[in-house]
Amino acid sequence: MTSPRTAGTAPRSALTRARVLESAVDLADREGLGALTMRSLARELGIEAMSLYHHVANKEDLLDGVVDVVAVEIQDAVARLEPLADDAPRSAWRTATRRQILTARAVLLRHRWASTVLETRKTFSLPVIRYYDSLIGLMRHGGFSYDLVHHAMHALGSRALGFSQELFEPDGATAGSAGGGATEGADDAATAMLMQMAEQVPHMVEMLAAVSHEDGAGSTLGWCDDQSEFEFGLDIILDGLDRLAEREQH
Amino acid sequence: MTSPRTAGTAPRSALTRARVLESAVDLADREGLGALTMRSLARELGIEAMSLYHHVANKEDLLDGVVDVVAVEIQDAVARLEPLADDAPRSAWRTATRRQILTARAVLLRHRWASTVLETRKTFSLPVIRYYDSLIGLMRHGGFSYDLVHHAMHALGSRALGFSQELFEPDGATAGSAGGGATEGADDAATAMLMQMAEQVPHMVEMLAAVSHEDGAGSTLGWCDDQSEFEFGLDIILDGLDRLAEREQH
DNA sequence: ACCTGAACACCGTTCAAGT
DNA sequence: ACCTGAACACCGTTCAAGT
Repeated sequence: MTSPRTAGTAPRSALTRARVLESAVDLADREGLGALTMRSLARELGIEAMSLYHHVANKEDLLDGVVDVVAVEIQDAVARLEPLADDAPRSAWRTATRRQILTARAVLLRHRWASTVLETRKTFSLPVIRYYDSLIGLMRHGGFSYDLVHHAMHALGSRALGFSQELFEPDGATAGSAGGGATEGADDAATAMLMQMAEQVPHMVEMLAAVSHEDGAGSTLGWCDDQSEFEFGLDIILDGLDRLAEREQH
Repeated sequence: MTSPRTAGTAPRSALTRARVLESAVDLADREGLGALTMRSLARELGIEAMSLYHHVANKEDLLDGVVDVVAVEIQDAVARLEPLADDAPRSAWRTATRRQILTARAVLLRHRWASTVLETRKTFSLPVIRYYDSLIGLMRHGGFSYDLVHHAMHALGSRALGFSQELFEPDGATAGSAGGGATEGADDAATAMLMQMAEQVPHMVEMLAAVSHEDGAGSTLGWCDDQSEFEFGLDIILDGLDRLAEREQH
């Protein structure tokens, strides 16, 4: 004689903070960060918007929590890596660090909105700090002084977490799809603009010609933040740091 | 018998796109990016919000324009630098590049909101492209192949424009100041948190202790994106690039 | 205790109307 | 042509009320 909902033992869907955050991550994965509003998240969960405030303090807190979910995912992936043996040579810090960062990157590539949210957090998050802590540990293995570690973190910046700050990445779809068609045909306006101002920015035009020549088909105009470019920048920094660590050893 | 307003020759304040953008930059400088809304900007100019739409297509266009204003300011500052002589040695590219980037940084430090807006632009802007073009020119002087230039731009990322992606920068005031005082005393909660979890993140705690020990008074907990840290990261990358360019020369 | 509906103070933007 | 006021479709959030 219980209601159909409570027929089983579990109340079927006791709303918890964890469930709210999980659902928020899903929503952002599917429809982008712009689609993650208190109202749309509530609709997703089949409840009223105001009910969310029982599990998160406000939207800022929701975003904090959602970053934590991703950070935990990163930490889980990193924990699955083979740990650096205590008797490994000093130089092993470099490959281990490289691997950890690329592991974090792989997770962030599954949640493309996450880096944006990560940037705007102004408070420390335990899962993120633990990620950094393991990075610091690897550098200590590499013989880094704490001072050099500190500089290294600044030098890496967001690269420490697996993403780089790309100006002008070509992504496309962002906001709502409705709206009028007033400014249509602006797609390759950039290309046309570049051509017409060849004499204003000669080096840029030649570089783009040379680069797109070289790697043929897949190359779009503009900056292409693919894996190899990320690794190129990462390796330059790791090499530089390794040299400095070596110098610290006398 | 003209109205008092049109007594002189000039109509006193014909609203133009330039004036709108200028005022938007001022507003963002004074009160932050969050305070830059169509409505507040209109109030600033003493007009109605809807009148703005005669000079900018929409808010996105306003932000595009506001970035252009800053980019032009950067280009002006860069143009005032002593140009690289044609017969300067190959290695001169490095100091010239360094100087240009630090010049751009100085401008961005006067408009701290600008980097955030810059990141979110998805369309090329002529003033920004011209800035990049001059950077490319310097690298070409350094003997870079266009391919290496392309990699270099990726490696520099936002550093090319003078800012670095700092996770967790300590800034403070962001949103509105009113509101209730529910969660007071959360200021140094981060410090307390770090202390209590010393065994969870041992390297982090030790690093912070070592670093704050060293530079005494001015150091706040966390990451301190000051000028020297920026230059540290920049120099590592420039050194790495120079080595690669040297190698390309055989 | 958890959830709700109505309401408030904001957004960006459309539209028909003024001069 | 330029500017306006009212209105629309959204936000995040407060508050008093339901169970």
